[in-house]
Amino acid sequence: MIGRFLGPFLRGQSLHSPKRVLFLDLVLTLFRLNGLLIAEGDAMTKDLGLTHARWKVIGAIALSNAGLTVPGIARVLGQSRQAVQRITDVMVADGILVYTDNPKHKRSALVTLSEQGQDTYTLLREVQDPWAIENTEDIPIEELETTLRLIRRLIKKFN
Amino acid sequence: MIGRFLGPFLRGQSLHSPKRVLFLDLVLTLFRLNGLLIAEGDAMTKDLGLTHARWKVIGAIALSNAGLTVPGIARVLGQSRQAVQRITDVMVADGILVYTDNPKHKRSALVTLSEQGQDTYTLLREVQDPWAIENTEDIPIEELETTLRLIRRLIKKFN
DNA sequence: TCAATAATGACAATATATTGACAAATATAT
DNA sequence: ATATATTTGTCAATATATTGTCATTATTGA
Repeated sequence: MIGRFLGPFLRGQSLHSPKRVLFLDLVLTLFRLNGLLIAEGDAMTKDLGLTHARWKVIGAIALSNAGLTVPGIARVLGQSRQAVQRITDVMVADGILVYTDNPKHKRSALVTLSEQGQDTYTLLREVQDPWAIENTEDIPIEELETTLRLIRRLIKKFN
Repeated sequence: MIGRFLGPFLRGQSLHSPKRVLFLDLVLTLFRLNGLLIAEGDAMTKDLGLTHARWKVIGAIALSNAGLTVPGIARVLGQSRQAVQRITDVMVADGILVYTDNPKHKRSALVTLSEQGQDTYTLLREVQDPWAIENTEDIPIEELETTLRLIRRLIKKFN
């Protein structure tokens, strides 16, 4: 019954395909790491007055070469644009972010760091950099590259 | 100034350590994949009346050998126990889950699938398995293993 | 053993995120 | 060019998650 249902999809692989189990395990494990990373970041930025909703936005902007719009940030973070809009509005009101003219779009502004925002980012880097270095000390660079490549590959599938 | 601050942590690595950049990039990319995976799961289970808060719990229970308590599920999912408690209470009320006696703890019950819950899990598997197989078709098993191992290693650091 | 520490259920307040809808701006295809 | 589809800002309703607190149960260490 199940076998007949799955038939067209299997292409010769069995339900007990080790890749299937590995992949589902990986997904669950990713959920867990996601939560732990958020907790790490929140602990790390507690003194900076940041929450994960905030340092995620700052991080996304900082890592982008070209400017980012609100929906652009949402795509980078895998969130709804409305959620990002909410937090960027608050951060603009708080003076951390600035909406700047977007030559490519009349309504959709580019979100950039204000001077205060850049100061905050500097402080963020001062805790984030040692954290990143510390936690990759014992991990071969090849493994980091393989992992990042795989994650990107999955993202491309789900986009 | 920054250099002096970071000094004790650097252990000979520079701020432009490729591993540092790789890692921070990986973290942001993981956030994105997390969101996309939730969207995938929600689309996949739309007809089953499940939400991501629900199928995550079902998945965590299904993948555990021994039984899981509410805080145990929360740890697996990287969430607060209160968030899991909320959704399991609802799912018990809906007849999908059952709280069963925990020989190891007087108050903290084991969360298990009811008969209806097992039926739901069967339906979940019928969409999840082909999805998992389909999305790993072109990915070498070695890369999946390397990635899972790295993710687990990071989880251990942040636990 | 038993005192100190940690884990758990329960409840409340708050923060964050999703979903749906609509009009305006943009991009695409023909 | 122009009709069609997609993207975007905005607003509202709802779902989900975190944080804090307290009493109770379990675990740990001396």
